[in-house]
Amino acid sequence: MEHQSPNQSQKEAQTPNHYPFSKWEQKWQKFWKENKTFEVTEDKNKPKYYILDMFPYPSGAGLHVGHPLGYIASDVLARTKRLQGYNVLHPMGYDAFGLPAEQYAIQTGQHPAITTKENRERYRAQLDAIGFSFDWSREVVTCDPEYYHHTQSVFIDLFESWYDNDPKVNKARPIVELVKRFEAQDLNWKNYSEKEKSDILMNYRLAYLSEASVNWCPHLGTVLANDEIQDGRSVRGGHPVEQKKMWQWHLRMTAYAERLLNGLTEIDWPQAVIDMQRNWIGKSVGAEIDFAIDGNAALKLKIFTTRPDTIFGCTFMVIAPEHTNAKDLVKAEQQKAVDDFLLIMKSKTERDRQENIMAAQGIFTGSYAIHPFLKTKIPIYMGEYVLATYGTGAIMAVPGHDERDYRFAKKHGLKIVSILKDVDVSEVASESKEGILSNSDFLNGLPVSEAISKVIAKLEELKVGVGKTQFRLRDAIFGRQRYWGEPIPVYFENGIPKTIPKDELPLVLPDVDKYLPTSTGEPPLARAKNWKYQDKFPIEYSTMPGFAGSCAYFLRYMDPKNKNTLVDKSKADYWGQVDFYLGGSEHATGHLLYSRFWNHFLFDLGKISHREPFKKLFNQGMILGRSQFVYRQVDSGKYVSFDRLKDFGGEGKFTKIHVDVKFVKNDILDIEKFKNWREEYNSAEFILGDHGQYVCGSAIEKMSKSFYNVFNPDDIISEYGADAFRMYEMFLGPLEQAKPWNMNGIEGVFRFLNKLWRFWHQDGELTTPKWSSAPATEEELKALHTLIKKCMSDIEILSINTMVSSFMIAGQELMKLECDKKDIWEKFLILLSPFAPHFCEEIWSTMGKVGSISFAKFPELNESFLVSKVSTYAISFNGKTRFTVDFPTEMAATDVEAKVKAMDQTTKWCEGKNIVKVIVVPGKIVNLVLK
RNA sequence: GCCCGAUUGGUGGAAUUGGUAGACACGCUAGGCUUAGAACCUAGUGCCUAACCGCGUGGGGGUUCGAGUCCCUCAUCGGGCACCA
Repeated sequence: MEHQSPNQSQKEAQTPNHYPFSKWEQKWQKFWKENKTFEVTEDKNKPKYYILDMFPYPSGAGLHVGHPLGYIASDVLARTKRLQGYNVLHPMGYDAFGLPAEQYAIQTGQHPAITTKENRERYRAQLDAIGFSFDWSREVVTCDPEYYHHTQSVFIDLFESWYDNDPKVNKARPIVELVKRFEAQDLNWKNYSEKEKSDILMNYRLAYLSEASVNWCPHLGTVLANDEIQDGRSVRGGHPVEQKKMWQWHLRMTAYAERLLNGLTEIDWPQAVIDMQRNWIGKSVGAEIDFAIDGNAALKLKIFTTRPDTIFGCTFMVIAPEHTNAKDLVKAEQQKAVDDFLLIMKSKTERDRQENIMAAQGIFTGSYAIHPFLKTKIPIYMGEYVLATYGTGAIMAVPGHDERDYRFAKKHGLKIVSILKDVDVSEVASESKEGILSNSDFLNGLPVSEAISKVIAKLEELKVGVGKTQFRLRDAIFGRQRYWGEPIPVYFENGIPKTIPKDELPLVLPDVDKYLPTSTGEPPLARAKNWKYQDKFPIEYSTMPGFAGSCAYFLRYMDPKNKNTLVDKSKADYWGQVDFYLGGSEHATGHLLYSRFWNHFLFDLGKISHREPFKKLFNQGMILGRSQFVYRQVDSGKYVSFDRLKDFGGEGKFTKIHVDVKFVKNDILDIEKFKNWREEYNSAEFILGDHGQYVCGSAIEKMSKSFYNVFNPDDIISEYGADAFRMYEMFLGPLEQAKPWNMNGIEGVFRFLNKLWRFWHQDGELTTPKWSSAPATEEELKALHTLIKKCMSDIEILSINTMVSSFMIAGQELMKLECDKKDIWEKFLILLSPFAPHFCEEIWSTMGKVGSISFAKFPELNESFLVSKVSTYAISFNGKTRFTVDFPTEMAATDVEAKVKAMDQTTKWCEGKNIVKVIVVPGKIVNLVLK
């Protein structure tokens, strides 16, 4: 695609055929900056509206056309809300800690702070060129000590808090209150050593240190959270991940599982994201049951099940290989077999285990459990398919009614019984929750749901089990062995972790000579010299993970300069929840869950007044790139046109090479440009296609520098202007849909803006038209009001691609009518200004208005207008439209019916048949059903 | 395997509660203006037809006076989860 039209400057020198967009853009961007047009303060006299974009990570590649998509949409909404009289908070900042800057630092020695700053400046210039209405005075940068001061402070708050599960309280409380409780209840408490006390409290703190099996990525040299891993590999970089036991900082997110789940019902989010979060939290209701062990009265095997009703179908037990009591359960005669089995398990990576689901690997331990009701002996197995990290790490296996248990039973020759009446399990397990129980002692004859509650009651009565809710959600691992992150404000005194006093924050990230881990495997921060406390105490060298900085940034925007606290309560109260949050769905279970958790916690502390941070969420779709390929024959090194590959043995005989999309137009390669691209292509030989041209292959892929399919907003803006770019991005398709970028349609919106401009300009200069004092005609009003109705109904749901169409329809209609009513055009421009702000400001100012488009409230824009005084009804006869007729819009359906029946035309069409039924759709259609 | 979401002209995509399918834009065709091109203007453009008729929203079935829209079913594509007891 060509970005430069070769004789553009020449064109402009003669009669310009497009409006001088760059001049206007510079003028108005300067105006907005100098007048601080978009800076806001709390104003009790106006309703507030908080519209937030997910802030970007400032990467070295700069912005491509996909990045601003959501920002343009939110900017349109923000500008519209201002027009409607709202006090709009629309901030922007940078999520500036992260792995790419650190990797770059490792390679080049360049301090990540420097590269990050350069990247931010580039982003800022690109964003400014698009004409956004951000309040940059509120910019938040996560790697700025002024900001991470408060991230660290919240961490300390988490450390100093515990979660009170008492149903009457059900919130986080200061840990000192728990200490008081222990002092009162446990007479031994004051005799414990300080270390013992610390260890006990560690089990309650919301930020805690514990040894846990973590996802360790050897290549990155750090642990990763579950949402940072996909298919056993790191999301960033795709390196293998293994399980490793390590001491790590965690956040006790599980304490909030129930609240995070319930909160989902009170927010307006896409169903897909709600489903993902619900699934991620993974609530299961069931029972925990203690099974006695045959010949070992001291030991109990605790299991969790969601189907306690199937207890009479339990024919064996399975424990995870890593189960805490595994050693006690393995009998001497089975020891060798179990050891062999464990050896095989250990050699397997997480990935191998996942790929091996169907194998049903396992081994008998030699021990037996006692059935709590039947008192029969049940063999205990160790099985690969039972996870140590979920529930109790042990299950009661009911092969008749669970597929996995069934598979295991078949493989190991174990008994399979059905406990549902008339259900045959000889071929396959039945997981149905419908049915009547049989073979089940006191549960016989009950439907499943009743049996569940009855058996739980019985278990509780016998004190061998309790009803229990289990969550899939895990606590978040909060330490990373990396440099470029927030330091965790902790040091160790006599082995006891202590937080750095809040008045000494921020704990500033120190400089280091290298950004790699030390030779002894300690995190890079261990290289720091003369860091705070470092000379006196061992200090925490892990930093916080990438998601830490984004957990509360939206609160900071409300009060970005506050030195004392994250956000002042009165400001948090004024701005309240984020009314509209726009961003990609890739954060569905990461950032959006972590930040909800922080928000609930800060609510518990009384620092903010809303549990849920984001009232409405919208996921914009990704803009994809269309990559182009050339095909190099493996044997000869010749480049063969895509349409002739089959003549040379098909794609398999070729190396597919990404070629810069700038060299390709309509899939035809510009051979000269390609040859000049790189030295290795200088002497390339080509075998051309049927039309004597080299045809390239193509594929829709993520837009990426390495695929050479990137379109840069700067290039597009220099050719078509920011307003056409903005409108076109919105016009491209539904905002939530992923779509490939193409330049095919941008001419359309660009032409439209130029037509509007031409309507006003004479001899190259904008002139104030001679306004007519006559009242607007019905046609003019209809064109405007149709537009108003469309804008007001679609803006709230960001159905904005069709809004662009509506502007074109209304604008062209008004031009066709040669509308000379100032009032009509003013309203038209106000409505268009969120999409094309520079253009509208300029026209507006030449219409005798001073300065920027007035953001005063235009109440008429909020009223619902009658689109027209008459509605055209289509009169249809057994489903087919026969003729149309106009009735007043307000006319009641029954009156319409009567009129239609009485019409001459109707009797003509009915041809003497009886009217059985008349269906009136107000304003649209009258359907006559005849017999 | 489970849970979501999609499927409409040559292309991107429009179509409140079921109510004239294909808005708007691109592209294409013809004409105008130009020495020529660019730009601009006018008209046409779902498919099949010379035209009328007919057929048309992934396939099949259903409900309805009426279905892109609701129900059942199948197919294809995309996203998420995945031994979670």
